Amino acid sequence: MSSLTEVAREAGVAVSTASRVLSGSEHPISERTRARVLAAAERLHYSPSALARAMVTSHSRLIGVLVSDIDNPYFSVIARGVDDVATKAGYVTMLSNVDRRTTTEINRLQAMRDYRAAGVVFAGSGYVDDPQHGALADAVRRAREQGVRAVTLADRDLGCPSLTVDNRAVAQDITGHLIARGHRRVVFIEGPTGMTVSRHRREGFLTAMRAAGLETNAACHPGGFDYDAGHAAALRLLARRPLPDAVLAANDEVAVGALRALRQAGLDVPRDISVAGMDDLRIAEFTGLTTVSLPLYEMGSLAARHIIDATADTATNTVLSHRIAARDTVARKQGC
Amino acid sequence: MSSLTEVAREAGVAVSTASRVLSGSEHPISERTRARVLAAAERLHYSPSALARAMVTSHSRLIGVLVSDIDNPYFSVIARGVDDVATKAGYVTMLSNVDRRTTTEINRLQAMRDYRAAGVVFAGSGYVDDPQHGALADAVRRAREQGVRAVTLADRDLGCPSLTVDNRAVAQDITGHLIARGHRRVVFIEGPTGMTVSRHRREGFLTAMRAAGLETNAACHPGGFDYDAGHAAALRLLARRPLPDAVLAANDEVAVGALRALRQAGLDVPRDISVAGMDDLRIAEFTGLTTVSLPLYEMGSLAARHIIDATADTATNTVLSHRIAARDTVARKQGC
DNA sequence: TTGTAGGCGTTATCAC
DNA sequence: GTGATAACGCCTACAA
Repeated sequence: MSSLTEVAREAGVAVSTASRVLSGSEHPISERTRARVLAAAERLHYSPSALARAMVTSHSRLIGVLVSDIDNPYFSVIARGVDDVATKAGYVTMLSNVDRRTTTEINRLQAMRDYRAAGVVFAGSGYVDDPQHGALADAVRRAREQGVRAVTLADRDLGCPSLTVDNRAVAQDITGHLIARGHRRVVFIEGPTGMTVSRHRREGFLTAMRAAGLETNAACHPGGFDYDAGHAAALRLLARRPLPDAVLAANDEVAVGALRALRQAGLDVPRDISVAGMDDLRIAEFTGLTTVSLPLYEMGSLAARHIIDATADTATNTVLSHRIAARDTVARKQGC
Repeated sequence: MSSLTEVAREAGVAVSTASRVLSGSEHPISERTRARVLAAAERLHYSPSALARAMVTSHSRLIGVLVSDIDNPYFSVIARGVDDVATKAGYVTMLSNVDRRTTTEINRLQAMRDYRAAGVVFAGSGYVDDPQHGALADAVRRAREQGVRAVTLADRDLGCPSLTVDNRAVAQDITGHLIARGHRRVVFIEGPTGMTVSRHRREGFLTAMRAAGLETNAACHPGGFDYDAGHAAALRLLARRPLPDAVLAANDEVAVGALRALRQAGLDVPRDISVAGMDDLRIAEFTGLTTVSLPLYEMGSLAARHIIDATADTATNTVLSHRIAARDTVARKQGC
């Protein structure tokens, strides 16, 4: 309620003076006036309007993050990474769920641009041949022209810096891990159709299989990114003989769904069959799932840092490294 | 970059006219002028400054949510609930993690107040005898005096409306569920010491036990709210004989930790021992955990709705209902 | 139906 | 050291 003007009046000084002490300016101020202003502000429960401040300085200290669904642990770690550095730097995080819809993504980006966000982090993956991709890229370009920095955490060609992992390599490495442990009939439960990340992980899987001279016919099975998809896919797998040696799932949640279906069917994982995932979310730890650890928290925090430390905003593409997290769901076959 | 002024100039009209068409005002405007303004705005990639708009209308359309940790599924569902109604109403969600620190909570509330948030949702629980409680309550009072609506989703006496579940009843009901199924030696793995919610759940557990005339000496065991706490507590339980009939954990994650420790020790859950949790997060579904379902999403969405539909802001305390989610980790003993 | 002008709460630029 | 004052971008009487 109370503005700088009132604080100034209460302290018996000019607004400019009050502003100087309250905004922590370098300008020299006598100790006496400073104390007086501080006291007045305290007395009036003064809360500086970040809105007004943002307008005049053209620095909103707002940072946006666009996630598919914050209730998905993959994204909540990223959001946590963003918010930690944002808060430390005196920024506030704006969050929006876009449910993997590009048009929603455009709308929310627009909303954040209206608030003059210092930058926006695109956490989600894109789609192959997305008809809306051009519109999004345009929106990003315009936002950037206006001073909104953008960072994407997935391979999606938005014309802005990216901070990603190499999902092909991720899948290839974990597949190699399986193969190195003697598994030959390895099947892959794919991610949602059309998503770039699904495509990449599938390619990585196939590359590793072929490199090992393994059969890939009928090795890929439709799935999704959630528990039910993994459960259902495993059930379908169970209906056919021979059973594969190992199941690689498109992500951890799918792997856990498959794991449960397999175990409910009376199989011993990993003795009878091995299971692996990708992402390394907490659920993987809980279940002892062998998976690939991704630097999700770092992706979030680095993205925020890029936005805040307004260094060169050239469209650099940084690829972060991953590592296998070997746990209990993958067996080592005899002689391997 | 381009302001209303420029759009007006480009369209050859006055700013007020441009404002009227662009802000969707009721004011009558000729179709011709409207089209012209719209075209100009489009051409200039105009993005209305939500900051300026907020200043003059004193409606920021910003809604804040304070969570302990967004990477904790309990809070991410709540945040999802808040954001869904916020977005639908044309608001933007601000998020802050406070790591259960009251002073941080005060700081973040302050930050949101600086941005003139329409309201702030306090998602986390408080502490018993928290020395900072008074300071927080004061901060909330001042924020409210300034027009920031506040809603708490836990029992914490902040002088603002609350939207809670009855955690005593939650624990009492699930304990009753265990007892009704013939379990007599039931132990409770407590939540973090000092948290109000831990205290309430413990009380509910004890009430149910005593009501059934069951022994409660040494029935409560220190724990926490995470997987490791549950795992460790179960290990300690395992070291003593006789083993309890059932283990009730302070929340789902603890239950899952205990579940795993028990199974790793070779016990069959629920044949040898039963396990139950509280919250009903997705992990409970995945593991088939018997637990208590809480309306977390609703708490978030209702809180947001309360803030947005600026109806009477009286400090009403609404208690939402919970229900037992019986799944696979609780056995029914002979004759029950 | 359109235009003019005042003000929202700050910071920044100049004087004093 | 301190104080006027002009922006920032927008909405909203009020006037025409």
